[in-house]
Amino acid sequence: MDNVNIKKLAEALKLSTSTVSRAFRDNSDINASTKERILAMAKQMNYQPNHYASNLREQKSKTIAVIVPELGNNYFSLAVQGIERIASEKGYHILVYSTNDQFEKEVSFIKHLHNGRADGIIMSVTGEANDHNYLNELSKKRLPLVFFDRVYEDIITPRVTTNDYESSFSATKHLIEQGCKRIAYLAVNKTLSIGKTRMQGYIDALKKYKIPFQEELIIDCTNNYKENIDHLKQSFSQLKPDGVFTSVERLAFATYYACYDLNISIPNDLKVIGFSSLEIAPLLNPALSTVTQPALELGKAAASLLFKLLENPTTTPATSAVILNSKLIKRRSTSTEN
Amino acid sequence: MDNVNIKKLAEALKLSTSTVSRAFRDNSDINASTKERILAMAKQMNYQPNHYASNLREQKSKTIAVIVPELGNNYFSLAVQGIERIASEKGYHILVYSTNDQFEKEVSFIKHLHNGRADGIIMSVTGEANDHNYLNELSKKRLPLVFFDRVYEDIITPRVTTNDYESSFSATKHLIEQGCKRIAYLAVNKTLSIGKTRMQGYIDALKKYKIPFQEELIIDCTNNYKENIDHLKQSFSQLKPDGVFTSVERLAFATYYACYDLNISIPNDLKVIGFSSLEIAPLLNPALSTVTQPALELGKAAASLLFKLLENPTTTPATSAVILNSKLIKRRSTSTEN
DNA sequence: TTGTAGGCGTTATCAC
DNA sequence: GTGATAACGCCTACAA
Repeated sequence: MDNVNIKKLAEALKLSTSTVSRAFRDNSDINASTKERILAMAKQMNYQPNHYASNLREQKSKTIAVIVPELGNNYFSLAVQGIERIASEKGYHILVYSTNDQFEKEVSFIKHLHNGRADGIIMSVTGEANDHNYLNELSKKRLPLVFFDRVYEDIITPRVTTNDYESSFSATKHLIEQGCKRIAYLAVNKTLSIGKTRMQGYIDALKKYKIPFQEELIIDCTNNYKENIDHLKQSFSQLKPDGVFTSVERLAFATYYACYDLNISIPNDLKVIGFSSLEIAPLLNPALSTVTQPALELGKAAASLLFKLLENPTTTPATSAVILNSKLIKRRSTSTEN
Repeated sequence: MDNVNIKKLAEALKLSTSTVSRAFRDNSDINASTKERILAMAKQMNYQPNHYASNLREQKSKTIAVIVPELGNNYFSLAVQGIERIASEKGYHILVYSTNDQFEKEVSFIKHLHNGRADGIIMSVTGEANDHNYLNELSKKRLPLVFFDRVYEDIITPRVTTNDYESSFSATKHLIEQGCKRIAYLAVNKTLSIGKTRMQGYIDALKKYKIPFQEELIIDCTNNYKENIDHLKQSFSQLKPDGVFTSVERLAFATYYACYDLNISIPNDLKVIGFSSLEIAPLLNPALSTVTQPALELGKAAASLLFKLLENPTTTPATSAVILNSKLIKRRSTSTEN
């Protein structure tokens, strides 16, 4: 007697299951008063159409999957929130997966999602430089897929990104204008497209303003907090940069820690700017200059694009690309005043 | 020819669907070599058992729902990450919902989840003081439910919380020891159990150390950033507190902004401590003293408890309560040195 | 407007 | 060890 299903509800109402079913669909012909009766009784008996049965029948799930490198990260969780908001408006549910930057997990998630669990996927890819052709292998029956932020360039599918090249260029330019001559670039994922693009902006800005590019000032970091700080301390002592541009938020934090330890004064001895969506950047010591990405908007845009793809598969080209603008916000960490 | 199902796979192998099905189950009797053949062909044809069909058959979804007040928040997103990690290990998927602190959304999510979509729910409740008896009304056939962090006291269901009372007590005590005499308590959700508990710790610490409790020093805040800052600026100017204890992370940030604007020096004029899981609290200006909740662990514990409930419904009492300890971390914002 | 019947893809039961 | 069959709960032709 636990679960009420359509049959029991129908019995209770002395109606057929089809009539009951119709009460829950908006398009079907049904007497208004019977519909009302049915809905009333449904409420009373606490009936809800079983999701799995409906979806088995209709072959869709009203669910989208979201795959991100990590969740405990302001940027991605904001993006997920944006996605959730749009999905929720459309009556969709979201499944969330975190790869922790492990490529195998990404592959496994994607493959498993092809069992009907989700109608589409929104993904920010892992950092590893692997053969991601697995996505193409699935392509014949591939689920609608939208990339956001971190993308694979060689996979053709709609995407939402930010103007990373321009942002990197302006951030580097800003450092130069503030008098920096030895600007270090802190990288992760040099191989990933987002890493390349951002680095190119840095390189081109140097060139434009006639600052010699020095390979050694590209400092390659990892995903490990402690390691990075140690690594940076070493690098800073040795290379004596007067500016740092971090391609990723957490490297800005690592820079701060390293400078605290080394008694390097920001911004006097070293100016710092970084990609970051941290709302409280103004509260840091010193306030951090940032390239702020519209994380929430990015999520919303990705979700909207996916829905467009779901609703009009034919008129939404696989090459669709939405580009949102980041904002350069100058704060004390790159200031020249004392 | 798009979707391969068990039938097509069976045809291709000249086997019956039952045999094929057995190949995917570990317990069934099946010839090792046929099993191998089946799995090989499945891989080749890219077959996966349809999730909806299986679950319709088996009456469970291998999915748990997570409902949080917000996602773009370090604390909850860390908790979600913890949940995701455990769920993923168990082969479960997670559906994520954000209520944005709207009670109606919470009710709606919960009700809709009773259609079989999820096997269990992990929730941190919204702040509003509503009649949440709706949870009891569902109780006969209620889905296994675990509360974490923010709970409803009058709903009997397993829960994972932190030692809020003790933490509040020690944080307040710490301020007193640092010489504060007029300690403001910044509240939200006074009516919610977590709000009450935290405030009680503050009140009792005052009493114990013979500092008169003053109603006016309880400052009630909202969820709106700007409003809070304005409100705090007014309150601080008027009430002249020498210590502030914030019951919620974002109120610590609002306090900083307010002090910057008013030229109140932290910690000289005002000492600040707050509940917060912010990893970069040491980087704030000044470094923020915190009651740090183990957000990730909280998520993991909640997920583990839910799985216990799912696996041993009878031996896991509805009154199960796991309490994790927060850590008081003293930093410059409550320091007495200059 | 309502009812009947078949099938969505899977798995468990029962034969063989 | 393998195959036929019924059932999970729902929805939709089609019939009445």
